[in-house]
Amino acid sequence: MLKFGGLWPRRLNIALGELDPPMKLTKIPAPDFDLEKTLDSGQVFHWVKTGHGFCGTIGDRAAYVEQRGNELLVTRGCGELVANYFALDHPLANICRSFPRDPLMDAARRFCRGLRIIRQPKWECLATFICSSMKQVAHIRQISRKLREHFGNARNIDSRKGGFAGANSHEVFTFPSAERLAQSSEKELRECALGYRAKNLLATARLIAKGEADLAKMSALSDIDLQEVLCQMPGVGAKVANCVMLFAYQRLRAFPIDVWIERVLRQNYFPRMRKLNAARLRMFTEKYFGEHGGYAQQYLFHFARMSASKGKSRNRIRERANLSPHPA
DNA sequence: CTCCAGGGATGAT
DNA sequence: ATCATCCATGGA
Repeated sequence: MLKFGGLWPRRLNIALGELDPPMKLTKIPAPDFDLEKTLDSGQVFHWVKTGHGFCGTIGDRAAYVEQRGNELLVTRGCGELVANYFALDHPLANICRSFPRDPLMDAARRFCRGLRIIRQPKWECLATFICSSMKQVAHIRQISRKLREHFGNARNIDSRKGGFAGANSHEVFTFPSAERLAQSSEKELRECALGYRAKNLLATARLIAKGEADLAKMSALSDIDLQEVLCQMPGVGAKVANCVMLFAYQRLRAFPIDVWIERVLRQNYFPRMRKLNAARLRMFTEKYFGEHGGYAQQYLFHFARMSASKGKSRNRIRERANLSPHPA
């Protein structure tokens, strides 16, 4: 709409975010950070790729975030919120240095450079991971989207982009509160493709809504006690509890063990050792990966998942045949 | 310890 | 088009 008689340099247009009209964006420093990797590493499931960035919510706020080298362009007024959410204050170089030195960790560390553990809102994280049980990432995204659309609040992000006709103004939805979900029914929740998880999510939402569990107060608990309290909630077992501890309570030692992690650990640290139960594996991870075990786990998880999905069918079948631990 | 329900996307055929 | 595979929790 502004005319500069063709004197507006091309570079300036790019610097303004290639937006038409320009979206009001704030620039914040983000060294040692990879936005796309972080959002695609199985921590959060609601960010939507939009143009060169992503649209999503952080708690009650909606935001657009785009990476430009060592900086982020974010919705105006959301700088601090975004910096805190993406944990830009974590001393990533120190954290990576604290990982054990071995061929697997070295490869994962190289592959995941810039990946950070997000600081998630507690209820949103707990609820999402209750829904994640027995689901793959693509499916968890669907569930998250449906829950938000049915029970959350709409927010608009003005993200009209030049040359990006399909993506004009973007609507996103906040994650519904425990109180809101507590008022719903199992049937309504099942309509969001939750299956048998509906019952667990509803029961846990009611615990929170009635004040029988206080997620904020639980911050004061030790790792052991926090895990125990979380595991008392319906639908929360060791794996989900560790995800919540890591992603919502910043317990950077918490080491969620799912099938991907278990597979990669067994292959690399316990090749053809048939007698290794969950308890022994747990003892190993706590000792071996140390104070930032959760970060190490996230790097291993992302590395394993990406390497597996990149291989074409042939390779995967061969891999699986080689690894197959079935003792028949 | 073992076995198994549960459900929808995804990939193989 | 069908068929197999992926997966965490909780209860038998």
